[in-house]
Amino acid sequence: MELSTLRHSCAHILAQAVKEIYPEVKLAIGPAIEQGYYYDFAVSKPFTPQDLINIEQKMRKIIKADLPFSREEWNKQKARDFFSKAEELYKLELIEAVADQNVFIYKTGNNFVDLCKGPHIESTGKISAFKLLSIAGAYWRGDEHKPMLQRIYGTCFNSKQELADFLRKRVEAEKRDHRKLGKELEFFEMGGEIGAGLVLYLPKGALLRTIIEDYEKAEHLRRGYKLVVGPHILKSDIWVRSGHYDYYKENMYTFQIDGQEYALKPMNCPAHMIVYQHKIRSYRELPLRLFELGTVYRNEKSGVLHGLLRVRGFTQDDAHIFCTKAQLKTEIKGVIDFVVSVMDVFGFNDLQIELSTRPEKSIGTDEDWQDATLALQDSLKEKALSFDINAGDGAFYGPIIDIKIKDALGRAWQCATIQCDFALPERFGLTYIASDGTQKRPVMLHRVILGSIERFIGTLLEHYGGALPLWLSPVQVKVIAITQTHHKYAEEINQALGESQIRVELDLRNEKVGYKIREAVKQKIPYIIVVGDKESDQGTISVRFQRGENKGKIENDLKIENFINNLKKEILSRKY
RNA sequence: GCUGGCGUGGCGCAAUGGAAGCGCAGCUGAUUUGUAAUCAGCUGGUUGGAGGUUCGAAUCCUCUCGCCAGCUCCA
Repeated sequence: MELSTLRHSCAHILAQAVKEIYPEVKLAIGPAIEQGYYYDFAVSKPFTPQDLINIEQKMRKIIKADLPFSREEWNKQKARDFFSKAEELYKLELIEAVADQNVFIYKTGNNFVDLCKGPHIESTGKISAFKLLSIAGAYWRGDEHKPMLQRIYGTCFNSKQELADFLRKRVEAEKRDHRKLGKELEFFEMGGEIGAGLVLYLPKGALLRTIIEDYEKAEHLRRGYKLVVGPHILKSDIWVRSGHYDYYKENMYTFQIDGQEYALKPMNCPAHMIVYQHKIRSYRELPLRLFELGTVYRNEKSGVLHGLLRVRGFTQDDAHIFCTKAQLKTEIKGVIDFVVSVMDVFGFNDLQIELSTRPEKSIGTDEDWQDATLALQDSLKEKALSFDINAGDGAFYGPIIDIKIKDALGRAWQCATIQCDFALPERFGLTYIASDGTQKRPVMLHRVILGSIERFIGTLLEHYGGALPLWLSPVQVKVIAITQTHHKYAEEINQALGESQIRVELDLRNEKVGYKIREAVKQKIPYIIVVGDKESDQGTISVRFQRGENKGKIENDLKIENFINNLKKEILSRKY
């Protein structure tokens, strides 16, 4: 059975159950979605979790009754009459939105009638495994100016087993929640006293961030990027010039200094424009690739904030590439290669790519938009990468390639974007001297690889469930001494590791070994060394592995020098 | 921003109008321990903040800050 059909039918059963319990409720829409289905209702009093249980019971009865789904074609007038008598104003609005003269109606048994294209399953009895999941508000037709309805989310599957797997995966995802891990592993603190959408990195989180940033700086330098650093606040004049003041002001934090307006930067591009303008540029300098770990602040609506994944202050691994039109495609392909390579290093090899085209609110000429869109599209095609097109979803200054990564649980996360921009070089009057001595306008690419370091760290934590690869682990090795008599030897081991640049922690507390191991495991430390009589006598170590295939394995009689060499190899390989 | 739900020691939770409690963590002592929790004792909270109702407020009301599930919007 096609899942979407099954789910759509289940949504009808949900609506029928709600109508039977609460006849005064008005129906809106109820489609199948990726994870299940929902139905929107207009109600005077919002649903409660207890209501959900009652509705589920009623749904079970409807399913048990095995009512047939039947389809009828009505002319619009008949449908209008029927739904206006039933005072279903949302259905009336939907009827008017149908282009045809006739509309389709689905009946469940003899009672429940809904406007619907279908298809549906034969009868309600075909549903074997369903569950209602949650209640939330949702605007009618997704428009924030329209009334807010109450949405009930649910899911169903062809078998009880599949439903159980789905629910198990949800529990697993909850365990991997980066907000929970961030707290448990002492990586970061956010919101609360600090302020909504703002992150405070604790020592371990700050170390992880530093490792990522150092890696990125090195990779950018290696690929011919030049590092620049700009201030966090800039005069509003520059935002007026860039166009952000007109198109992005509601997201900007502005304030006065000495009677002049300044803004916390929401983007890094204008500063990079100034870097370009610093001197007369020659075609020999192009492509000029400017990179900055640029911290930006955006006034996001309070309701959209979500852990590290959506914040108000974040750092982008941002670069602006200035080049000639002829160089554009090569540069785009270079960035695509860069993204693929970096994502692979961090353990993400399933990419989902989208190309977003010109939105309604935009600057730049038709020709520029077409050239830019084609350059992005052709680059993807030449790299043999498949992608979807999001019509009208581009930035106001140009079309965009968005690259999402899929994590261990198959969830997609937005990270890299490549954005073509013919508009900003125009606004800032950027030029270069061409080989024939004439002044020409460069083209510009905005691009990020990880996107925001914050979001990427959140994604990493969820992908690995907090058990990061060795090279990224803030603490790589924990050394545990069994009793006081082994302290001296444990200290020697600790020192040897430290001198080899291994991030190591020593646990000499007066606790049982099991207790200390448990703590180290909970902290997701990759390697745990235990030393007691045997080790100190033989000059060896005992190592417990906490990563990959060897997870939980214990190796005895290892020489510390060999262990350190293996660690170094593993760190250099950046493998999991 | 909108709809709904929440906010109690560092963390996880209990107390629904009548004495703020439990577990973990922390501290002290005992124990000297071999791969996921040794035992005992002790400390720690103006219940997110401000105002109000009440003889009495963690609990009820108003405002505010923050968090969560979504909607809308995005790196």
